[in-house]
Amino acid sequence: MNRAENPKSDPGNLFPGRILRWYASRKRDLPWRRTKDPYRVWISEIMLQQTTVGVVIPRYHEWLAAYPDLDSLAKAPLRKVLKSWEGLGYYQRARNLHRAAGLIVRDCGGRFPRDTEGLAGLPGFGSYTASAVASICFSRPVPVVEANVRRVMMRMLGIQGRGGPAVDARIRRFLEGAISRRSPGNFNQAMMEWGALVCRPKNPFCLRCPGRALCRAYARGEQEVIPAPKTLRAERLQAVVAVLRNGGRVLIQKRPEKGLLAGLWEFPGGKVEPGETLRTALARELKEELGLGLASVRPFATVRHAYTRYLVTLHAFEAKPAGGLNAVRPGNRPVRWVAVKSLDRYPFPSGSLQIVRLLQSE
DNA sequence: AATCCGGGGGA
DNA sequence: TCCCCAGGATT
Repeated sequence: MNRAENPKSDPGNLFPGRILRWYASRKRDLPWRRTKDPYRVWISEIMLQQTTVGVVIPRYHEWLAAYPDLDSLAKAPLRKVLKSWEGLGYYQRARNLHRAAGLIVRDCGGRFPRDTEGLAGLPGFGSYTASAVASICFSRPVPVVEANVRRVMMRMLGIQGRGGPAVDARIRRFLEGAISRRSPGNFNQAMMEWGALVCRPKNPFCLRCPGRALCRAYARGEQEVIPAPKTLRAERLQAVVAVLRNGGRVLIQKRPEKGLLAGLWEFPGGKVEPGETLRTALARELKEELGLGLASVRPFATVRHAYTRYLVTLHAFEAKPAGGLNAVRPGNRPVRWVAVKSLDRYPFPSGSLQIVRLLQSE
């Protein structure tokens, strides 16, 4: 084992001493760092999954205003919880928050489990979140491995490639020997802050890095190519949706409870197949979903938004069905006529939300 | 180990 | 336009 892989022989006392001191002087003042309340820390950890700090900060405050404690979250209806999550993506996170809150209230007397194993049994608590809450709130000496820590340690240890479960396990073993016993929560946050502020994905600040002297990637000039970039390209696709009006109301339908954007609401429509025009695609979707023939269409708006690996151009049309509105024959999915003003009560994916906003600004 | 699951912001 | 983000669950 080379020197950098053995935290016991760490000549400059980089782990944990220098990292903790670096953190104490350079850390950002983030709202969730002002508390050890497991409820608040938990909310922040879930929101921060695959979501940037700048996006989370306002949403964190709004969430705590709506659900100040575990009990208020557990008692809230799921639709309201999903509405509160609107725009954050990965909506399973909101469902798991709601479920876990109910479980903690019901099975744990409203107290969070205080160790990693107990926490890991709750929905939405994976290895990262369980260790984060256990270390930050309950001072358990368990390291976390997420995107920042993975990048920092792959560079420090000179591990090439994209990383994966095996690399994470190796990093975790290293950090189990390096973590501060006295302030494991601060140590974990220090590692993440190191990755966020200094050991950034692109243009890392190597010259001001506390670990430069021990960094194998820096020694080899490989800091820009570790970790290796993912090579997944976004696929473009076109979609059409119909705004069906009935007086002041419009028709929306609920997506299935599983899969993409589960349980959210949207306007009827769907993907444009190869060879179709927008109009023929809309006619086909309205026939499939609502049993409607299409009498006339008028362009309403075009918006773009990103799905997981799709970049969608969403064409909305104001549509009049053949046979009038009484001809609507819904399929399996719940359908509602909702006053434009009341669309605020329903959770929509971001693309559909843009259409909602345009309707409400008319 | 590979995929699915969103959306926003920065470069 | 492309890349990445305080991951979890499923297969």
